[in-house]
Amino acid sequence: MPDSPITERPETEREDFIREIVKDDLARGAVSAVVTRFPPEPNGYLHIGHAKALCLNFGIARQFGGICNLRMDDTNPAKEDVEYEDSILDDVRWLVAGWADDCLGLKARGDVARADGRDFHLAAVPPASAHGRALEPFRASDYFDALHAFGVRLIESGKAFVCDHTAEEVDRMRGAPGEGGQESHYRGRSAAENLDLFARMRAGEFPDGARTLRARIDMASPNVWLRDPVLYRIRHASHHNTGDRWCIYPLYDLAHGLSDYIEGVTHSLCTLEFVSHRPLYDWLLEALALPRALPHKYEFARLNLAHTVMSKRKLLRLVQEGRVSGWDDPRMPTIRGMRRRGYPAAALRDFADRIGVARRENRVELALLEHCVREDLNRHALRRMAVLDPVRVVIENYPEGKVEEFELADNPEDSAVGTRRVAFSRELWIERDDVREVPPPKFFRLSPGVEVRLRGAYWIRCTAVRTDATTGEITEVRATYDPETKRSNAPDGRKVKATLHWVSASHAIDAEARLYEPLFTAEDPDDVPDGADFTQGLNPRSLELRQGCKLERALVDAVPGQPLQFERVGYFVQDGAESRPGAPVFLRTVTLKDAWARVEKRGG
RNA sequence: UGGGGCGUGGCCAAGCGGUAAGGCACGAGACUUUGGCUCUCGCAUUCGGAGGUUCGAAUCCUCCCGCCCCAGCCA
Repeated sequence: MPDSPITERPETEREDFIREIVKDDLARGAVSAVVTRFPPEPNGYLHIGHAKALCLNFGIARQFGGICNLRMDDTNPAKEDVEYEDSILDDVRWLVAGWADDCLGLKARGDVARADGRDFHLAAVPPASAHGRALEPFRASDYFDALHAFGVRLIESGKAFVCDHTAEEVDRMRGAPGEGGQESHYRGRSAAENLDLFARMRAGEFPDGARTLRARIDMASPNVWLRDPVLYRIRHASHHNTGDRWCIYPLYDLAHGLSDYIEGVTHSLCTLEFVSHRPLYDWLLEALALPRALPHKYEFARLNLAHTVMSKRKLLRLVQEGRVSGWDDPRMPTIRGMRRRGYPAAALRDFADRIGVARRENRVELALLEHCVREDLNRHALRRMAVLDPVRVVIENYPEGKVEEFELADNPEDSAVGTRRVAFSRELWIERDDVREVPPPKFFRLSPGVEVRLRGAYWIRCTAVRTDATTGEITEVRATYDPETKRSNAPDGRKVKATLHWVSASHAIDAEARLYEPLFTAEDPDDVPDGADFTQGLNPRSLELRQGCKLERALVDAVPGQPLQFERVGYFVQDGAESRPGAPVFLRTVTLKDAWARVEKRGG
């Protein structure tokens, strides 16, 4: 269509500065196949901030036909645990399922970095060529032999030395930003002496903290990470993967860059707080004069989400102090919490895509996340009727004992999904919120004299509202129905301004609903007055329990995890963890947008 | 006061010297058997500030201001 007046712009892939770099590296042949990695430390559960990093790394692998290795960054035996490894792998699989399964880089169970002459290498096993072998995540601890060999090599070339200073001395001698550091008294040791000492460190001759292996770089560097950083420390501790094989463990800077190298990572993406480590990352790689192509590190801004905290330390505190029920509490920003609450993986990916990737500090509004969740759920959730705060309505002219069944669509967005049958009778439950004895302006719902539609059934007109004499609370609504309006409009052309959801009283099932609000009242829970604790910003109303909710019969067949929309109320999931036979529990994933609530708010 | 990073609408975010994309939020309207969904329209004469270069600057230069990160044998 060259003569078309409008030139259709080709669908452009999302662009960010990192993808620009990758694209450029590919174009000029600097790399032939992209390898990224997602390297959580197994000392906590994944959260939405990890999801951003995961989507970036897997998204790039996917977009450029590469692979993204899942790697446990487990170099600190004191803090890590297998319990966390399992949950991380599970969450990663969940996030990637149906999207980037083929890009998930795992290794054959038991494999460690392979020595190849002086080089060490370990590549992902493509799922297709696993040949029935079990696969597992990469682990920095599987490179301990390689890392140790690299340490030895640094000593041999005079680029590392064993230091006997205590932790306090090292701290003091490092100097403050602005003033240079002081060289270790042991900096001048011969390679032979260093080798001997390092071997004895490894052999367990010295207690924890007695000596360290340090890089010999520059104590006068304005970048404190170049002031002879510690590479290895002594820790007589059992590691969840390597057991008691080691009593010296590498530190992040040594382990991370070399793990990247071992796995053949091309683009190593991490968050901004590590930019000052990049010179060290590059220094270590270059100091080793390695035979293969070196990885390159790039940094992006971590995600901050309004009304929640993201640091593992703080999330752990919420769990330990019982402020939430656990890591999978539906109010938690953890992947497990969000999964339990019914957030679809696709929505999380969409969210990650929409927030973008940049180097600017950011704090994303909850509204965007919720928008992504609603957009996905609107297409996939089964429609059901549920009355959360029931009030009885008696249809005076509907025969006692009569029951009709109406067939309602499971999802009006997608007629292929199917239908279900809903019983209708003389006494129904409707939402307390949908009735007012004295209607405020713009209130279209039920009040004396007003006619409304009952979804998928008849029109009813309110004849009276009975209230409790003392509290004034509505106890019962009386109404009449018009048989002519069965599943249709009124033949005489009357209009109705509202449609209400309802549940037949004699057919309803009882359930508990849990309604959630943000965990923290403040947008930035860390922004508390001097010295105060972030927990003081906790939202006392973050969880609301509703017992005695009335649900339509079809919900007895609800499957935990299946997305539901309680019409006019919100999206819900049945909770697999706490539902009991005959006593189901439903969690509110997210509310529906509510135009009336906005009108009400503005008016009052 | 050392080094590094960053400042584009309420929140994200494009923009890479040619005259401010897009999304969310918000507002107005249409449609509607969910006050949902969908659709339409509106929403930065201006890019932290001040100078300068240029025919032309958010983009280049200079100075200034503000915010964030770094002194773990954590990651």
